[in-house]
Amino acid sequence: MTQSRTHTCNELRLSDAGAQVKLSGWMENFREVGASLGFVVLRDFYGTTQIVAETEEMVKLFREITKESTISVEGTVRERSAKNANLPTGEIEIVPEKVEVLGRCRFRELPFEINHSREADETARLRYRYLDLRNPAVKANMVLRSKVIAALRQSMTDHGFLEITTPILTASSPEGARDYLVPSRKHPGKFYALPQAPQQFKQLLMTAGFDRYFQIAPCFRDEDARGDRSPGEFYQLDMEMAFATQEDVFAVLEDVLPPIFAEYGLYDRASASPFQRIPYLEAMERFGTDKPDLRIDLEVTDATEVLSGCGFEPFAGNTVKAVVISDFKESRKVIEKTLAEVEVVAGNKAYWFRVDENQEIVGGIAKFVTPTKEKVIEALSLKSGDLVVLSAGALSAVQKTAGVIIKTFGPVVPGHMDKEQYTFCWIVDFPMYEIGEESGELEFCHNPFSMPSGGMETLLKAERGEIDPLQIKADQYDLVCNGIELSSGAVRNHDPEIMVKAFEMVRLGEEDVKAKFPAMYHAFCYGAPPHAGIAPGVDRMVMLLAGEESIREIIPFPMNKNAQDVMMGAPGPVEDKQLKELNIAVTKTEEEVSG
RNA sequence: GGCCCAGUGGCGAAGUUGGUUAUCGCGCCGCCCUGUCACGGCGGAGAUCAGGGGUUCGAGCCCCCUCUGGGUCGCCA
Repeated sequence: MTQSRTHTCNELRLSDAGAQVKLSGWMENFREVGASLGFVVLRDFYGTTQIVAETEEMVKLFREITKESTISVEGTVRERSAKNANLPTGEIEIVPEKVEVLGRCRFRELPFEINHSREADETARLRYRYLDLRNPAVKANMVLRSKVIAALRQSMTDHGFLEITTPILTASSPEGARDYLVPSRKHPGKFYALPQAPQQFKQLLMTAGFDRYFQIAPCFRDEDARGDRSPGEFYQLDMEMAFATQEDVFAVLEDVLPPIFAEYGLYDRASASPFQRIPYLEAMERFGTDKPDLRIDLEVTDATEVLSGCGFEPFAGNTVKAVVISDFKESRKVIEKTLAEVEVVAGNKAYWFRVDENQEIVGGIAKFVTPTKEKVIEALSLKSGDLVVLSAGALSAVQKTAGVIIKTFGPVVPGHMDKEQYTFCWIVDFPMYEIGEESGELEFCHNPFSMPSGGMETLLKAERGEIDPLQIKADQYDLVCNGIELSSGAVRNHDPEIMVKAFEMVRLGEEDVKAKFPAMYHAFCYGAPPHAGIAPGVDRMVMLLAGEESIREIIPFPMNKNAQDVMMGAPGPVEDKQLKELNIAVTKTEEEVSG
């Protein structure tokens, strides 16, 4: 037989019994049952098939082959005398006639066991990622990722969007994250930058007359990693629409995402269109965060009036927020443990008391609350069985802590979280400006590309002192799913005059706009359409769908937390010759100098 | 950069108030086993207990420093 295989390892069934076949794959295991009986598990991308060795010679032959070598087996399909209902191919086995080793595994012991690689040391997994990926459970996430990306691409195309690629080598952008820079050989002292996002290109495409653009876009940001944030590079489903409003963008994603989440996700329920729209300030007030997990039914109640003067020292003169958790039946130990978690994550103390079956305030800070019991019960609408968790301090810190309380207690207390679903919401009406923490002056809150709500009129009112600049909203929105921020988007500011005015609010002007965004500013002077867009993170979506806690589980070749590829050795040293060509001074490390 | 957690044969873990030869499972090697499928049985090899310093009669365990990894805050228009 000259073919390398006639079937995959997940293909043969009882009906194939008697057929002459050739299979190729990795020798996963050899179970030796006697001097002349043994069973090989042959694995390929598709599944596994059992090979039976029933002569002394055959047993000896397989015994010599190291596990994880690739082999091909020619033989006859036969019905098993002992079937395995757990395997799709469990009714048959192959009686081999010819066995060939295709790629010998040179090691008797592997860095980890393939089928248990997820339990192994992560550095070892990343260093031997090609072995880690042999694990069907690891591989499954890559298959999922591929399917989700294909589905997104198909759906966007079906919605009339055109996929257009934009440059990877481009100019450094002055705002936002740290850029990855690439030196230029032909222009000494000058640098390309890898795009943090195709933001400006997609807006230029709108100006050029493309109506609906999208791209599975690689984005590069030199910022520190998180569990849900890969260092260095990630992918966005980047999209932009001409002559579009906020609602037009919402309508597209409300149509594209839920079916894909329901089909490919861990849970088969996903929010239907329209998603809840929650103004930013309301989200902060009700959920203590701008990325609420709507699967949790807990909300924040203000308790400043009834509790700031209760005599409990940390409350004195501070804002106090309460999260009331009804039907709380867990032990005090659970409260203390969960509270400790809250304090670690929020970096802020949290306090508690509960209402017992006799409507008495007990536990935690009860003795400070009891004197004004009736007032507190009324203000917080308390009833028997309620646990009240509190935070105190300055407004923003208190809100944040309350948000962490909701997120931490929600999954722990039975009955307050309907976990198995995807809940989407839009956070809208973000403030356009804020007072910078360092500067103490007015600054852009998010990005300067967004259209101020109400356009020029609003900015002029602020300029005339008729409204507080901090009250100005931007036509900007976040898409949140299960407490994870999937994306920011906005109706863009396509008007050069409004752009300049928006910059003047933060003490900048036309020259700054031109300097920072020369192409966009000039392009908009040639007739730009109003446009809006968004860019949901592909990696985060796949993470949600796979139910993974770490973003590295859904990236084929991830870097570690320190932005290193331990398999390829990146970043790595380069030849002096390369540096000279790039007009970069050759410097020696201390080690090289002293050594 | 701050804070928290972890590092013990190839892999995953245990290791008591500090006390003799560091324990268990997987894997590896050898022998046995004719229907296994997490095969089983018997035996064996394999460890500078991350590194350095200190306390002590004695350190895997206590203290200090360093390194590595993970989480988190900062950061991420």
